[in-house]
Amino acid sequence: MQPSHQAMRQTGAVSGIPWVLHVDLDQFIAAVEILRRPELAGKPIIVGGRGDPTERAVVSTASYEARAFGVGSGMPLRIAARKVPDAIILPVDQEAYLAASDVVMTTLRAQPGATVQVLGWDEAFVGVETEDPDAYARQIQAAVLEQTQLHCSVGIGDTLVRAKNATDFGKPAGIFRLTKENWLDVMGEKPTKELWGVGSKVSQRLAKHGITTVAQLAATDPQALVPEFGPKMGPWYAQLGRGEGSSEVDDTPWVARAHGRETTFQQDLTQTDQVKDAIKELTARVLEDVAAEGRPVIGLTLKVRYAPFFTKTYARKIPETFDREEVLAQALDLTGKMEPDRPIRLLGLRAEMSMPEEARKGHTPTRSGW
DNA sequence: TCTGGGGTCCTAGGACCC
DNA sequence: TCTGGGGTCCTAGGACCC
Repeated sequence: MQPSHQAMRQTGAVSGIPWVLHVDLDQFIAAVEILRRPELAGKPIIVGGRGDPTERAVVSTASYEARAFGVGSGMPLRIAARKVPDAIILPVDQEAYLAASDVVMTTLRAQPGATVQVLGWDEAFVGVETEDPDAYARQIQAAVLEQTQLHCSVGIGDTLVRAKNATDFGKPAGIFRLTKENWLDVMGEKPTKELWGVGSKVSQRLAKHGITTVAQLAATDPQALVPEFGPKMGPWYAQLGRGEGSSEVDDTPWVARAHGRETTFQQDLTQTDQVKDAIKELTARVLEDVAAEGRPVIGLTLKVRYAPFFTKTYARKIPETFDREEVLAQALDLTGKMEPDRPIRLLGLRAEMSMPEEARKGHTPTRSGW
């Protein structure tokens, strides 16, 4: 159990107060592109897909100038291009972003007393014991800027969720603090969807019960949400409304549970042979990633998006195997469950890997550890 | 307006066992 | 003949995150 911050403050502990900082790079992908091409600074930049707005693809990141036109992550590239006629549209270059990300994370780990939990390319939690978290945050911003020329915002909190939510109020390039003391003042009137882990579906289901704001969720009896959301998620949403939960930043190395590959076809597939070829291709790519892990495959999931937008998954446990031909045979066999004579827009294949017992406690980048 | 690609975790329901 | 109660495993589907 982590120590209670509140208790430490009340007992007058003056040093070593644990804080959670959430570091988030500003318009990360667009910023990396601008570093390579400084003449793009100040222009509306949209990064997505192969940089061709006539293709099926979505926006990875838009610069602040493009966001002013209403463009955001996840938006179809075609729509984004229509909204911003003068946009500079660039292809996604994962390697460049990963390289920049590595420098950022190395910089964070080099901070004195820092425990770093990576959440994605462009964000991380930093746990630290300090009397002046604002000064520590400014130090992080200066170090990241010096090492990468990239700006970041920092949220400071007494729990992971409060730190995470605080960051938004600091953007861009600022610092904001959310604790038990000001959580409801700042967040209380916001819609529940603003919470990390509450999306549009859950916020709609909460609204059915008359819960639309964070304050209303915070005031809800956790048990009252069990019939709607189940024994685990129900109480957890109530806790989220109060901003409570874990304060522990966990730097245990992450161990992947599975690897998957997906492809969206520019033209829908209609022939069985096309499907079989696509499965072979996907299996080969998935197995490349799995081979790097050195663990056997124990399950397969085939994801099929039938045109226009109807998704089904077909899953199967398989006897532990390292054998590529065996995995391919199992994957092809799964296609037998697919619906015949429907055009296919997307195929995905995911291979689940066995978990070494000692790695099982390795944290996951998103949901666990709260 | 039309929806990528990489992940994780939770829940419901059925099968099966004692 | 009709059927408890607890448990585990598997599959399908849903939701969320970056």
